[in-house]
Amino acid sequence: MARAATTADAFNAVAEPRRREILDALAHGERPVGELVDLLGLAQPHVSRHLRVLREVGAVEVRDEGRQRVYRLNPQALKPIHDWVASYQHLWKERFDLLDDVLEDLKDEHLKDEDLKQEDH
Amino acid sequence: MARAATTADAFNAVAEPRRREILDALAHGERPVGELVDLLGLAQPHVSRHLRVLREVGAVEVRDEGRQRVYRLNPQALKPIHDWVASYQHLWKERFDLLDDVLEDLKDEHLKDEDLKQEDH
DNA sequence: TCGATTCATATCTATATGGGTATATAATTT
DNA sequence: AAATTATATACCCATATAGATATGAATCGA
Repeated sequence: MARAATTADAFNAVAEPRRREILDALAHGERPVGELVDLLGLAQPHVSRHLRVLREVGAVEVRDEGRQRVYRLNPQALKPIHDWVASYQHLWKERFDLLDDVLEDLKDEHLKDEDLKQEDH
Repeated sequence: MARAATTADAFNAVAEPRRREILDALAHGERPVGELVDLLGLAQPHVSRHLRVLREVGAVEVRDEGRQRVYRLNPQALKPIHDWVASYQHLWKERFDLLDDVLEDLKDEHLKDEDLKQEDH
């Protein structure tokens, strides 16, 4: 048997760095394919294929807008990855560092929310 | 170009479900190959190959003990994955749920630590 | 209506995979 | 030393990839 399909689940889809770049780009807001092509510096067919993989695992969704296809992130699809790796987090953190980091995370979340409030789209 | 090697980074190594099972098994303590073979129900050569991939990305380490090779987890190798998905966490969580989950996580960590204290190896 | 723009799909190629099986290597026991 | 145990590696195979390129489909502007 060969390797599992990239569309098998989010783990496989996200193993490709280019697809993580796409998700990172969409984290700041939805974008049409052309913008992603410019951002990644990849050929348009490649971006479309990566988007297809991400769509099949539910990591992105599309919307037709004229002749453009506007992609947006669906972050829930990444939750299984987070849940799995989070169970290891305590193993690389000391007990007391953990509390510190949690508090720092909370602060970060707070700052991110502030950013979002100031964002235009 | 073909898909990136499974040994390219932790993302690719961990995309294979069997290798996640191995890591999950090692999370409870180090184990010789034979035990992993029994646990996974895979042929021994396959387990050895999966372990090789995990070793090449630094996710596990080995120790010789007589004619056995005892593998142990190196959780730090998973940190890049955690760091990446964690930046998306706030996108699928509501503000107030977040605090709840963090507190629950802390409780879970506490329970896990209790378990570890009672473990023999 | 025709050309231009935006995106998706089809086809080709080289490559690495995971499973199966056989064998090599190393340590232990008899 | 020979047999046994524990693990790693070598080889074969079918498959799916990512990139390259060409083309198809849909929408818009003139």
